[in-house]
Amino acid sequence: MAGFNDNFAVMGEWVDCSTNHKKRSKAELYSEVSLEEDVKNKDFLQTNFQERSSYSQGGGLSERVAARAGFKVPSINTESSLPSLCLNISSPGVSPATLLESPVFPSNPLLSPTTGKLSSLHLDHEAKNEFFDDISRRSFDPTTIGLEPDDSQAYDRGLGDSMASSGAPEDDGYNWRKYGQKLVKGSEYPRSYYKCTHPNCEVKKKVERSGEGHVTEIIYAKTHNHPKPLPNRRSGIGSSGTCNDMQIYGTEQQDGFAGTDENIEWTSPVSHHSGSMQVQSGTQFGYGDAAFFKVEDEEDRASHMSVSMGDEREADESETKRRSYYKCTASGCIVTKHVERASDDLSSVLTTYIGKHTHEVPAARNSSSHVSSGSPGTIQGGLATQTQNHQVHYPVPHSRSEGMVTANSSLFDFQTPMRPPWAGFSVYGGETELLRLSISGLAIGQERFTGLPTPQAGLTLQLPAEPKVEPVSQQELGFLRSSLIYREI
DNA sequence: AGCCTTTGACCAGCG
DNA sequence: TCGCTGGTCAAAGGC
Repeated sequence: MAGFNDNFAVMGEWVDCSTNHKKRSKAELYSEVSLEEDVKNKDFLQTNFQERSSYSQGGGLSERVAARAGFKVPSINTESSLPSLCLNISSPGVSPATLLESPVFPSNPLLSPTTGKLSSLHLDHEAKNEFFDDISRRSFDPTTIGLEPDDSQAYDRGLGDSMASSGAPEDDGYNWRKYGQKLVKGSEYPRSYYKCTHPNCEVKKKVERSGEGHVTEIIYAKTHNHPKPLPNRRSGIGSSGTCNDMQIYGTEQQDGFAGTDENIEWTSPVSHHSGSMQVQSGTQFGYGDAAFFKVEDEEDRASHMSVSMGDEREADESETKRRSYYKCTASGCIVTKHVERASDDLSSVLTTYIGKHTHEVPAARNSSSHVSSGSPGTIQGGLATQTQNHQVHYPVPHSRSEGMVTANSSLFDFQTPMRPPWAGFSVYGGETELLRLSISGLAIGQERFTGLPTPQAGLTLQLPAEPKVEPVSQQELGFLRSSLIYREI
């Protein structure tokens, strides 16, 4: 596979939003569990979060995680007999929490939760801890950001795996009391029933999990009529200290790397479908959208593969999407993007950038020219404050479930103004066709994370063409929080 | 003592 | 009506 003969990996460290070791361990666990790979090839890319040394003790992540978690750490591998490249995320260990904390769910620890302004990238450790502490206290209460009951559920589903190894209810910020367990037909493992322990709160949830204890499904009933309890009241492993619990306030910054002043204050109303959280920004994530012109609209009905939360389930979820293609207008620049939204909800937008700008960012434009409150950008996973989805998408033929793995470099955007125009990696298609790589179906609203019916379940990515990987420095990738490792078949 | 989980029994809906 | 199934209750025990 020319141009892609070698393995490549984009690895990163996870921004630690926790404030104590206990929380850290959990976050670390999930991050490591999901993304470890035996990168043996010369061409893998690796990036290290600047504080890596604070947490990483070296040694194989798999081993460490396995030792901690008590189960085998799955790896992202690309085994497939298909002639195309496949990314197979074997399911059990690829927890939703992992995914949520992956760049696919761009959280933005560098956004000030109070002002929405960007925080300096070069915070000292203490400052960062304080910052994350602050974030932690701003526990994510679906009701505070306009979540409807379904959204709340969706949110929680997204965190469903957080209890996987503890046996405790997933730490979604609320307190739950288990009141029943039953083996339901068609399920190999029992379903647990929980009630919210808050007085007069009638919220219940059903939790199903796999043999390893990974939550495979969480179904909520009703909605909380109270705020989330304070984190320190709770004895469990506190997810409230994770990035996931960030309340969504922030400022979106255009990806004009020169530090344009096109910041838009936004909050995060949440879409009413699939639990996808939307950031009401409407700004395009790119290089100043004036630099793009629409080249094509496309409407497709794609069946989205998603990631199994532990069980092998076939995704049959489909949706009609409308995708517009834009091309950078700069001379010689090949960057394209496409502004994707569900046909039934034009407010849900996923922007994907492909390519690397070869020119300086255009002069700052009047932000109002491309700020549309009615067209918020979607943050899949809903827990993130970032809105800059620099994503590289690889399409999967529509004849199959469309597995999309998003390599998201969103965190780079907060390195402005020092960030290069396209910090991160770029993946190009063959000679003519740009490839798209994304992870889809990872939104919090997913009741199930299912994958193609591969033996490993989980997520399989097919690359119909041969991408070319453009290496970037570790520094550039410094804030990429997860690792995606692709290995040639 | 209080809160939690466990677990068998009970109840309701449905075909 | 009966059987199946999912959901809930509540006693018992643990922490």
